[in-house]
Amino acid sequence: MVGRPRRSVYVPQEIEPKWQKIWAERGVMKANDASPKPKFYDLVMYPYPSGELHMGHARNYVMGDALARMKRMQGFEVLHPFGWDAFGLPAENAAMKHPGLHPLKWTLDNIVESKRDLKTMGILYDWDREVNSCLPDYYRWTQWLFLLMLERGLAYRAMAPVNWCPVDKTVLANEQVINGRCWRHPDVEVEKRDLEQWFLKITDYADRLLDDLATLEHWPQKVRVMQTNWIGRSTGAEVDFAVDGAPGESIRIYTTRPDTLFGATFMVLAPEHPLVERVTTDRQRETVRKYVEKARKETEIERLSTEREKTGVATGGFAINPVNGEKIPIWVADYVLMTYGTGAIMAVPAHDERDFEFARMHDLQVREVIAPPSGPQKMLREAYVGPGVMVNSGQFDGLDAAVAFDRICDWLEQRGIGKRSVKFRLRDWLISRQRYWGAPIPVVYCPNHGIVPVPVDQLPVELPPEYKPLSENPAWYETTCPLGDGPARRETDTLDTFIDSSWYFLRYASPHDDREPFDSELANRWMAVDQYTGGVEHAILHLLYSRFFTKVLHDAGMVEVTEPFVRMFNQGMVKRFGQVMAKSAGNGVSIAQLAGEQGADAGRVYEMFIGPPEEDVEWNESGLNGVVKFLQRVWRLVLEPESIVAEGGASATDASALRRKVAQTVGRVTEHYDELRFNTAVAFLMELANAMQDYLQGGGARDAEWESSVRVLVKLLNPLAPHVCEEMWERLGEKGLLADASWPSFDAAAAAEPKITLVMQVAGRLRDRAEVDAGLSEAEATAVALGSEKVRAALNGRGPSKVIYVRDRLINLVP
RNA sequence: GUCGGCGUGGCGGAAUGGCAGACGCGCCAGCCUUAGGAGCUGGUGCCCGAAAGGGCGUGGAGGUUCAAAUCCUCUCGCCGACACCA
Repeated sequence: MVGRPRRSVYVPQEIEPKWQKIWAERGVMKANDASPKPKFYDLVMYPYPSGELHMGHARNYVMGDALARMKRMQGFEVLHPFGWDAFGLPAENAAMKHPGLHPLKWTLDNIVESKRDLKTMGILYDWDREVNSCLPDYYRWTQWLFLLMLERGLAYRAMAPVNWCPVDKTVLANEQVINGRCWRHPDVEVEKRDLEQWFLKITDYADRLLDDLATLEHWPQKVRVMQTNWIGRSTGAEVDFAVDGAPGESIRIYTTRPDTLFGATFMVLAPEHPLVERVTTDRQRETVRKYVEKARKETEIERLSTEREKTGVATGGFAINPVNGEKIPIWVADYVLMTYGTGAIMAVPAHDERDFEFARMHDLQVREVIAPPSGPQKMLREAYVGPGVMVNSGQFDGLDAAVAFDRICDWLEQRGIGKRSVKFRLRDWLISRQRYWGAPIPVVYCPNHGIVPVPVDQLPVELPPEYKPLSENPAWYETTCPLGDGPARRETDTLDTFIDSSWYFLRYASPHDDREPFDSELANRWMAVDQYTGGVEHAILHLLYSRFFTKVLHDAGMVEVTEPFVRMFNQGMVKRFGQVMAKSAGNGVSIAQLAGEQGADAGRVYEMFIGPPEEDVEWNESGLNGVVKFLQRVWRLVLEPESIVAEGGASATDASALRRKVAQTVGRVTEHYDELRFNTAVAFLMELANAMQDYLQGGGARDAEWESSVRVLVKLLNPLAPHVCEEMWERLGEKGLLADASWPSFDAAAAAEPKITLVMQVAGRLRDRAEVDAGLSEAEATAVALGSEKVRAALNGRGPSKVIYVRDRLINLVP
């Protein structure tokens, strides 16, 4: 095919800055609070401002942008905001490394760079709504929300053994400790320290946080399972065991298996349990004291290792099993945790793996009380935890264990020695951090009035300008009590940065409100977030905390929704040379360089085409070149169709076939964009471009229908490659921005195929195919199949005894 | 250890009960030529065959079904989460 001289060439470096400027000038992604259109809140997780961005960062932003652009074209009023999770340690680390560099300057400089790169990628946000969690006009309201928690009895101060990261020199929430190590330093073990700290009572909301997970049907199953396990609700009973020889003294235990009460052959207290001292006999005192001391010294890692053999010592004391009056020995062992349940257990070695192991090791009695369906066992080789029938259990013998569970609970409750109980693995959220670069906790300590909240009209409690620990800055922390004139001391701890991010999605509704954290009416207009996109690393921390905050704010009457995020999506990471793209790994593809070479549009389309959105993907240069070629081909089809000359040959020129292909592509691409399945959406667009090229090469006319097809192609590609599409739109002579054009509507009738390929099978094996009219009846299809020589040969004279016909797909003849 | 996900050509992947390998990369052959990292045409899972055609094929083994990459059971491998929570 001879190409005519090309009048125009696709030069992304020229058109991309041009359109970025125009979109900004015309405020394309500005959300109108008063719009009558249906709203669509499209949110990506606001990031820590790390400076220059690379294509590893870009993936979820492109997804969010593509969805926002399509939703706008579909007639939604789209809220697509952005902001910065700007408090945190990297800024302090940078400041420590470069004396004189203030965390604020470092942060603001990084924001400038990140923002520039986002714009280079053609990603549009309503920048008028930008939030920055480290600025006083934002953290003022973070502090206000802390005071709300305090007022509602959800914030409290307590002495507790807390997780201390020796590198960051601050405490950590339970959620920030992974395998006994700091979430930011996988090789640094967390230490236990006893400190007085602020907590939020997230456990008050444990039931609702768990129950409402069931309503989040558009969340990844994986995240829901992780949150369910993290909350960890269990149902059982608390039972009091009297201490032998100590009238009035009793040990309260928690068990999820009250049905095994008759099988309790010993008890175990956590080393920190307050009754350890009192039940220990003089003979055992020294042994127990040494054991408890050793347990205290051990790190979390050592204590929590399941590999380790179970250690423990006898106290010499005995307890009375309330169901049968038996005397059972009391042990101390560190496999029982003081922080869960009551810090004490009844041990039922026959039906609990851990108790079984411990009993084996210390030669303790094992008594079977649940017989498996196969009948009572002679010798237990391992704990039996399955269902069964009660044995050795007095009046409960013969009952199904599941029934006995309830009977025994009733029995305990009637006698006042026990009660049903629900426990959670979830602990309260420790929010104090011993850092500078965070929102100061807005309370003062007054010798006369104790803990005094800073009055809301005195917020924000601003950070002092000097970068040094708040606890070493008396000029800052020395203040006067708001309730009197006496001297008082400010709290010098700051709030966990996860507090900042637990409400930012509400701030976007009214980001400049200076009377309250957010305007309830506007928040109700925009909430809930219709699509929330971000990394799976926040599956527990950020998402659980945000759900908690939303419920508290709902209870306070500030917002209607009880769940913040309707649909959640976790995008996969971008790798290169086998490693996740990261500044530290030095394998990032620079956005500036990409835009200067292949163009931002090519980068956007490629990153969507590269693989399934939820999977990790490997960046690959030749794949990127394939996308560049695709964009050039579209350019030529749209703007230079006369350069594609008919060759005759095999290609079909059927205009109705092209019409159907266009209609089908509208349907498929729209659906796949909606489901964020961008990789397949790109494939469909490529198919359409191929079909359009075949049409021209086959001598198809460039008539009105062709012109309309071209415009559909440009519209469908626009969310992914907005610059080049906008340019083509203009060169096609269209008025107005493509960004504001309407999305093509799906015409099912136009997409319907009049002819289909009927697949003919004999006994489930493919034997022949035929082009037939769509909508054949079973009888007609059977006739077609029996008319096939190949089918008849396969049947070999055995008439079909059974016919399975799937309309417009296949017919299967079974001999 | 428990729970969850994944396993498909040379490569990225598509198909969620109905033609396995869409789309792209790569590769092979050819065309054109302004000689390019350009464009165009055709081919490209494996095996037998000159071809027509046939057989095999979605980590492995079994099962359900007229029909299985897809559902079920077992198993191997990789990845992720949780990990003494009574």
